[in-house]
Amino acid sequence: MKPQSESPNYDATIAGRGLRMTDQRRAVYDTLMGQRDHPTAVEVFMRVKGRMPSISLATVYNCLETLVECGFVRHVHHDREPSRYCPNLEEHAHLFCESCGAVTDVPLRAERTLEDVWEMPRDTIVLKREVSFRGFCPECAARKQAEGEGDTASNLKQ
Amino acid sequence: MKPQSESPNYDATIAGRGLRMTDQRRAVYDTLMGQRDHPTAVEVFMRVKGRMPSISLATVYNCLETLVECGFVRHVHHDREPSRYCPNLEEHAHLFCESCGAVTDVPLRAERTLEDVWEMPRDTIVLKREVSFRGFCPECAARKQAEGEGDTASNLKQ
DNA sequence: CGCTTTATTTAGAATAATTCTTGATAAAGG
DNA sequence: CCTTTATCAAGAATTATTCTAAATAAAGCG
Repeated sequence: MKPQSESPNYDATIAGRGLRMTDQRRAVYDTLMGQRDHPTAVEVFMRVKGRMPSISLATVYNCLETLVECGFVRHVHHDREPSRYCPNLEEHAHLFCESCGAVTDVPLRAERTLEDVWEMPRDTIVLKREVSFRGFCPECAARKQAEGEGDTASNLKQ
Repeated sequence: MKPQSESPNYDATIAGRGLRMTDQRRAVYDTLMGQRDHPTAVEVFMRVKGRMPSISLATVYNCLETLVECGFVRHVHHDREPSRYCPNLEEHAHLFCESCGAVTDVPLRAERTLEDVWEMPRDTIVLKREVSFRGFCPECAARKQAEGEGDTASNLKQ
């Protein structure tokens, strides 16, 4: 019943760096894959403790750092809130809901690049991009709409 | 010689919130306008101390927060590095140079919106956007190019 | 198989940016 | 003036994260 690791070829990748896919790293990775809701390090810690009670928070931080360096998960930031972690490796942005706190993946449109919209100064070299939105997720936006029935729509965007 | 405040109509805006454009707030704002290089709070503190030696770091933090809330300056983030502050109110992204640490404004192309590139789930409400790039600013990219003469171009993007 | 090396884990201490607290100061409004 | 409310300043507190050091474990090798 308990599924084995969902990291098929990752052992080879990590070994290529002289590192090992330890039980702790696998547990952290599987935890991220099992509930892909962009948890913080502390949330990962609490979840992974369920299957590995002896793991420490420092180890969770270490494992997350290693997984990020190996490119297996993304480190996600919003303002100066605690970091979150995301195993979706497709290029995408994040929407942080002000109401429920959920983080939603926002896909890049097919065939589009950021350079279509942002005028990068010539000669610039871009290595990493991070796009984040703050607002209301579809569920909360709909709920607010319902609650505000009778009011003008304008106060939603206020 | 010493220029007066560069915040013409801001006194009215801030007063509308029951707040006051105090000497400290004006000094912090003028400091940001005087050297628009995205300083951290501590950098603002050191600069503003030149003209107002008695100001405290806590006050600089308070002033920056107020200026951000009033919409006079933008709070800029990158990963979990210390916050930076930007008085450019046009919609723009930021490029953080890995080599020299400079932060460069990247303008939005005319007539473009983020929705051209990101497929926002329907019903989403977006209140705030933040786009940040990490890489090399034009100067550092050029310098690296010169240094790496003879090598293939590929190691630049590596 | 033992031995050595190197990576990893862990607990707790340390760090650093930011926020909070409290008392003093000062401007505003009647 | 006098009261109210906003602001400032100094330092304490908070908090996410990183660092340290000792213990553990896996890998490589003779």
